[in-house]
Amino acid sequence: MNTDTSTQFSNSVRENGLRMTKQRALILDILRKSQEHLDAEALHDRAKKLDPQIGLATIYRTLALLKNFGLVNEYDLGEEHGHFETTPLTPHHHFTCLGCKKIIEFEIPCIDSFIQDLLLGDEMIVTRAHISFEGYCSSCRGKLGA
Amino acid sequence: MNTDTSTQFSNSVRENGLRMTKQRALILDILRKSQEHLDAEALHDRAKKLDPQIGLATIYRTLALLKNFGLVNEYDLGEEHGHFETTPLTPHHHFTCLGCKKIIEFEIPCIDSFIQDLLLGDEMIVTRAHISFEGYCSSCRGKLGA
DNA sequence: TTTACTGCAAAACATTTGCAATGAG
DNA sequence: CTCATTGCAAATGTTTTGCAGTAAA
Repeated sequence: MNTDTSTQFSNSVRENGLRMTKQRALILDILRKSQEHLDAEALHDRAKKLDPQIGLATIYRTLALLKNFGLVNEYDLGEEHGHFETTPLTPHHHFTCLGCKKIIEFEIPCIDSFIQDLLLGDEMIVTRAHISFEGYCSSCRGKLGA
Repeated sequence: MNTDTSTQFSNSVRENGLRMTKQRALILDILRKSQEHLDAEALHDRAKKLDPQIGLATIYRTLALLKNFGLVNEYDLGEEHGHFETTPLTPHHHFTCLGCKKIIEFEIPCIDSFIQDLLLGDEMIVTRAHISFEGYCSSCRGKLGA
């Protein structure tokens, strides 16, 4: 089990002739420890607390790298800009409440076979599914009077 | 049936104390006649052929208006910026081929009840579902050797 | 030592906004 | 006439890039 994301990253990085820097380690660490869906700016703010010199460009460059290695995923939540989280062990999708902006994660059982069935007949390969919902959570729904 | 989108739009616009301008008519007309998924820039290019003075800001403002009226939909296709199409009679979703960039539309039968089932137990209201796929179409898949 | 990586500032984009002029009703 | 709408240009907000200096390996 013990899939240490940092070690995994260090190895991947070195195998590709890249370098493990303190900035990269820091960014991955923040992402791993956070349960939230951070955007680049929020990540930068947190990173600056531990390394005041770190630049926003480094955040973006590292995020792109982590995405390529499949260690983080970027989500389009609602209409906004990109949010990131480390690749979850159990894939899930996101529901954004338009009232309180809370993000609720949920699993879609058998999503892969569902997608397979959909495209049966068409001979495409699906490498990625973007699935997210917007609406109102139970408490905001109450406030709207439903 | 004959749901003339332009007439429908004219009426909606006037009912709300807004005005029907030649720019708005032109933009909706281009969108209706196009089977593609245009972005604001592409729409602007086409509009300029018929009205060289039309500004990009007008495209954005009109697109926002049409979205509010539910006459056009905006899609996040892959990682890129917004693409638009007039609201289809039969709802569908999009598959973007990473090889040739072609967009393939397909229906998901019973999508609403599928979403209902997913959230059963959680008491949320889903007002919008973002669902799109990326991958390789049958011909690009061939080129990759699969 | 080598050269990948960083910080910074500037550039690149997509989209929005302020404002005086225009035109639909 | 009124004031919603437009075109333009400037402003915004996010992400990318060029480059000289820094630091992993």
